[in-house]
Amino acid sequence: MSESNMPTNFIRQIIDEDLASGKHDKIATRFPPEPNGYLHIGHAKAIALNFGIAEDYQGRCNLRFDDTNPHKENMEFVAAIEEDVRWLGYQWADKPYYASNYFDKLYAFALELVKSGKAYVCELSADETREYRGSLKQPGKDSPFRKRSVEENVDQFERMKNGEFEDGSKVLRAKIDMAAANINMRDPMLYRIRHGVAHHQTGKAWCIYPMYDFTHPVSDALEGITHSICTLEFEDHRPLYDWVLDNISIECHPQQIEFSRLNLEYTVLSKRKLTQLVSEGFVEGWDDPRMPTIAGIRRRGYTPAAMREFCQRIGVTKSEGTVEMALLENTLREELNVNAPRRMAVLEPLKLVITNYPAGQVEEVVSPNHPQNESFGVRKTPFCNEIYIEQEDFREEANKKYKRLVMGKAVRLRNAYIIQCDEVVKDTNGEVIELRCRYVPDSIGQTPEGAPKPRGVIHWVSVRHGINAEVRMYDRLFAHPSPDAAANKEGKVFTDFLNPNSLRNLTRCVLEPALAQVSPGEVFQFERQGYFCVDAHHTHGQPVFNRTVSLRDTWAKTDKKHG
RNA sequence: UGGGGUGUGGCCAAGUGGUUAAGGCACAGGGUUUUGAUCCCUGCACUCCCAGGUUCGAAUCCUGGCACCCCAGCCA
Repeated sequence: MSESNMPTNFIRQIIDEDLASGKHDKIATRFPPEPNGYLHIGHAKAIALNFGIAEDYQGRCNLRFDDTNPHKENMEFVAAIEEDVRWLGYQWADKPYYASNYFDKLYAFALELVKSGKAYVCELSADETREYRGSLKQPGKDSPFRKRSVEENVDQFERMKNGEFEDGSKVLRAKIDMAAANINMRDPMLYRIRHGVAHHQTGKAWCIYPMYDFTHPVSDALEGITHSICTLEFEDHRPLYDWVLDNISIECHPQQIEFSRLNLEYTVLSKRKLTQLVSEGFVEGWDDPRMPTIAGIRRRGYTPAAMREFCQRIGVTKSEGTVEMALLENTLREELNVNAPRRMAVLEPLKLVITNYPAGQVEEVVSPNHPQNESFGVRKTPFCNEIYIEQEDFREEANKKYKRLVMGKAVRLRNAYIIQCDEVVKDTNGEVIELRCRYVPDSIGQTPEGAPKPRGVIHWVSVRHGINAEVRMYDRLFAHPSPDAAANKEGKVFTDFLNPNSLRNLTRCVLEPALAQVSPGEVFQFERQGYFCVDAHHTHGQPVFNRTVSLRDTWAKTDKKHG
C-alpha cells in the first residue's frame, strides 16, 4: 500500500541506488532556511521533499538555520520558520540546528586551508575584486595578495578574527583558479568582516562571518548529511561545494543534488519580493491571507494535508515550469469537500417575507452537516416567515438556464420548503429591497402533488435568528499569471500587476445560528459558495470569516457565455 | 564554441532501446443529485523541441541545430 503511494522522482532514484549499492545505509537530509523572512509555498516543496525522504526512508532530516549573515536575520524569522515546519506536520531530528553553532569549527577549517596554502587574505576593495574577477567570457586575473606567505596569511586571518580590521578592508579567499570558466571558482570569498551587528545566536562573539559557499558544505558534512538537496541556481556552486570538502580534513562528503524551484501562477515566490509586499504595505503582513507564505495560506484556511498532497502532485524534477493555481485550489477543495461541515450563510442579503407562513411561528428544520457523510450528524436550523436569500439568487426575469428564484416562479429553500415569488418590493431608486413569497406547506423533503416545480435550490438564513458577520472574499494577489515576466516585458515593476480586487470585504453577511460558536481556524463549507475559515486574528465580537476557496462554479462560465 | 542546466498534450509529470506514450489538473460531452458542489462514466499526444543518423525496433543511443533558464554580492 505504502509502495503505491510512495512518490518517485530522480532524487529518490539516486537514494535507492545509493542504498542498493551500499554507499549509505541510513539517509540524512536537511532543510536549511536562512532566517531572513517567512517561508512560502516554494519552501513547502523543499520541506516536503527533504522531510518526506527522511520519513519514507526512516532516516533523519535536520532543520538547520543558515544564519551566516547577521545583517538580515532575526529571531522572529527563526520562530516563524519553526512554526511553519511544524504546522506542515514534519519533525526535525532532535533539535533545530544552526550554522552559527559551527563558527568555531568553520574557523578551524578555514585556518587549515590557510595553512595548507589554499586560502589567503585579500585586501582588494569590493570594486577591485569585481574587476579582477573578469567577466563571463573573460578570465579573471590574480589578486596581488594571492602569493602572500602562509605565515602572513595565518597572522592576517587571526587578526581579522580578533577585530583588528575594518569592515570591507580584508576578506579570506580560497586559492583556486582565477581563469576558471566557472566564475564561482575564481578565488571565491570564504570570510568577510562584519563589526557592529549582534548575531541572534552568537551575539558579538564574532566579527568575521563565513560565506554560504564555505559554510554549507562544512555544515552538511558535520551533520553527516548524505544528500544535500537544493535548488537549480546552486548547480554552478557544486564544484566549489566539492572543492571545500576535498581540501579540508573531514571524512563525510555529502552529495549535492539540485531540483527546480516552484513557480506558481498569479503570485510571486521570492523572499525579496514578498518582503517588499509587506514592508511597503501592499498587504497587511506576512500572514495576510493573500500571501503565498505558509503563514498566509494557514490563515487563509489551507490545511497541512492539502499542502503536502499538493507538493506530491507537482513532483520533483530539474525542468522549470509554472504550476497553475487550479492545481493548488483543486487539491484543497478535494480535502475540504471531505472534511468541512456544511452551513448556510447569506453574503449579500435580500429580505424575503413568506406571506402565508404564520408570523409568530418558528420551526426547526433538520439539516445534514454533510450530504455524503452521515457521521457528521445533523443540526436544526430555525425557519420563520422572514428570511434572507442571496441577492444574486433572484432575478425578476430569466431564461430557464437560471435555476434560482424568478418572479412568479418557484424554487426550493435548501433543506426546507418550496417557495414561489409573488411580489417584488422596490425602493425609490428601483432597487429590489424585498420579496414577497408563498411557501408550499408539507414540502420539506418532498414535492407534494400539484406543487409548482422548483427550478433549483437556494440557501437562506432566518432574519430573526441569523447572526451578523464579516466575510472577506479573497482572490488571487496578482492580476497577471506571471507578474515578474509581465513586468520585465512591459518595463514595469511586479507590483504594477497586483490585483486591485484581491480583497472584497463583505460586512453585512448573515450566518445561520449554528455558526455562533466557532473557533479560529475552523473551516466550513458555506453551501453553494465555497469554503470559509474563521479568521485567526478575530476571536472576539462579530465573527470574521476568510474565504479559503470558492466551490467550483460551472454556472459562472455558462452565465458568462449565454448572458 | 565562456560555464552550468532544461526541453514529453493548455499546466504539472511518468517513461531509463521492444505491446495501442502512465497519472493528476484543465477542458469538452453525458449520467446521478434538495449545494449549478460532490460523485460517476466518456473524450482529450499515430507522437515526445527540430533535422539527420545507428538499430529489426528510438521519447529513450549518436551527431548537428534551435529555444528557454541560471551565473560576474564582501547575499543565500
